[in-house]
Order: sequence, then C-alpha cells, then structure tokens
Amino acid sequence: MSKKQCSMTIGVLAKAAGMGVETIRYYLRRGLMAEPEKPYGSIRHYDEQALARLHFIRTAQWLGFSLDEIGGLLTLQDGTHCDEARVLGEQKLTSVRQKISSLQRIERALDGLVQECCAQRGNVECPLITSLQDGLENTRLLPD
Amino acid sequence: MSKKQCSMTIGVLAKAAGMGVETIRYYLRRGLMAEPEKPYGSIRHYDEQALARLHFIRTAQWLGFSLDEIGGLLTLQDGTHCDEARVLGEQKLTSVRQKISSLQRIERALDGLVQECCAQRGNVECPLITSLQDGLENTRLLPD
DNA sequence: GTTACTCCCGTAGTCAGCTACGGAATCAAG
DNA sequence: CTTGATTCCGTAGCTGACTACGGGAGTAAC
Repeated sequence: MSKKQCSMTIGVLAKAAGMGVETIRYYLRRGLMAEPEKPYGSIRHYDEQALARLHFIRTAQWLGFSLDEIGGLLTLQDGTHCDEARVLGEQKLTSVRQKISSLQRIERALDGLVQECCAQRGNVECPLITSLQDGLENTRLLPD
Repeated sequence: MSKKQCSMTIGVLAKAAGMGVETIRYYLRRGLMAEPEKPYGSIRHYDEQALARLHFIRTAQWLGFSLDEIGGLLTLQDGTHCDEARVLGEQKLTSVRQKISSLQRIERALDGLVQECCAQRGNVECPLITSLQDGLENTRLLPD
C-alpha cells in the first residue's frame, strides 16, 4: 500500500491528501510542516512522512483542535510527553461535551417550536416567530 | 415590567440588550433593524420593539441561524408564513442533529484516546499522538 | 524547441460577525 | 456657556483557515 521511497511534488501530495496545494503551502508557512529538502533545483519533494503529517492535521482538526493547538500537539510528537498530550485531549473532550449539551438544549428548543408550528397550522400567529420575539422564555431553554 | 412609551438612545438600548453599540449599528447597516425615526436633531431613538428585535436576533443566533437566515425569518414576521417558518426550523433542526451526532463521534474518539493515554502511562509511545498520526483507523470513527 | 503544465514566492482577498477609530455634531448637567 | 459624555458616519481592522492571483522559473512530453 505505502511505497517506501515515495517522492512527491506538492501537487501530487495535495491529491494524495485530498486537499489543495495552497492549503499545504499555508501549513508550511504556519510552521506545521517542516520545509522539505529540494533535491533538484528549487522544487520541493515530499515523502510519506509529510503525508502522515497532513493526516495528523486533518484528524486533529476533525477532533476540534485549532491549527495553533495542533502545532502544540506536534511538539509532543516524540512520544515522551504522553501526560501533556492527555491533558490537551481531556480539555478538548470537556469542550466537546459542553458543545454537545448546548446543542442538545438547542435541539429541544427548536423541536418544541417546530411541533407547535405543526399543531397550530392555520393559525394567524406563528408560534415559532412569536417565541423568538418573546425570547423563548416559556421554553426554559434560554441561552447561557 | 415593560414601559409603553420607552424611548432610548443607542447606548441605553445596547445596555438593555446586553450588547455593544457598534453591534446594533452593524445590524442597522445589515438591514436587520428598521431605521428608527430621529425625533430630535439627528439622534436616533429606539423603543421596546427595537429591543424585542434584538432579543429575536440573539435567540435565533443561539439556535444556530446566521444573520442572513435571521433576515429571512424576519420577513415572515407578520405571522402569515407559519409554514415557511416551520420549514426553516425543521432544516435547522436537521443540521443541529447532524452536528450533535458528529460531535458525539468525536467525543467517543477523544474519550478512547484519553483512556488509552491513562492506561499506558509510562510507555514511551503516546497512543493519542500515534493515533493521530495513523489517522484514527483503529477507532472506526473516522471523519466524514 | 515549443508548448503546456506545474512549481515558486509574496501578497491580497474571502467569509461572518463583529470591533475599533477618528473627527464632527449634539445633548445634558452644572 | 462650558465641559464631558454620547451619538453620528464612514471606513478599516480583527479572527481563523483558507483561497486566489500574478509573474517568473522549472520540467515533461512531443
């Protein structure tokens, strides 16, 4: 599956990682990727490690880490900072759980509004709109 | 609770709504609030309706509507477009539910990684970091 | 050797939703 | 009538993560 002596230009790497060339160049500028050597002329060549790094970034992004935080994670990469990595993971987990419960409250509120709309069909007053105007007081699901 | 003949300057309104003056001026520019009359000189005066509008905006924002979408909701405000409002609510509800389930997958993935970190304490390899490098394949919770 | 593609680099633009700045006008209090 | 706060308006800046553009250089295929 993975070739050992794999040397890619930025365009090939971008295709392999499923992202744009400019994105990779942006990560280089941000310092998220090491500048690779330029074996021939002035054109950079990337290897499997570079591709792995892009996977790392994309996965961490999906987990909710910002590019700055990902930069932090990458400094822990030698494997000797497991505790620090765990702490970052726990913090992110906490914030993810907060987002979930917040969204669940939103879900309940929206669901209630839509139900009311369905029930009151034909009425002059739209309960969804009037609830927004009245600030959702009766739902007891107010914003934080 | 609510005074009938309430006339506020933008600063008072901002304080009442708990937001900044510049934010309200921004909403005016975006067309989310009607330009109020300027009874004396060139200074705008706002009433209870303006405050209600700000509540509307903030609540709808909390529910996940963008300012553009809120502009759309506001055109339905006369109460005769209950069906359209319900459709918008249902769409938003769907996207909120998608976000929730996506975040729940993230939660499971992160939780797994943190657990592994705790278990493997003292190990040279940090399982959180290596999982990110390997793309989370073993967790079967990959990004969409 | 010519054409067509890709690469390099730096800079600037995009999106949403604000937030800040500067200078003039106006208002309320003393 | 002065002082100081507030308002007006237009414009510009901010954040995060890209995305695009322009012009020059290198590279690959025919």
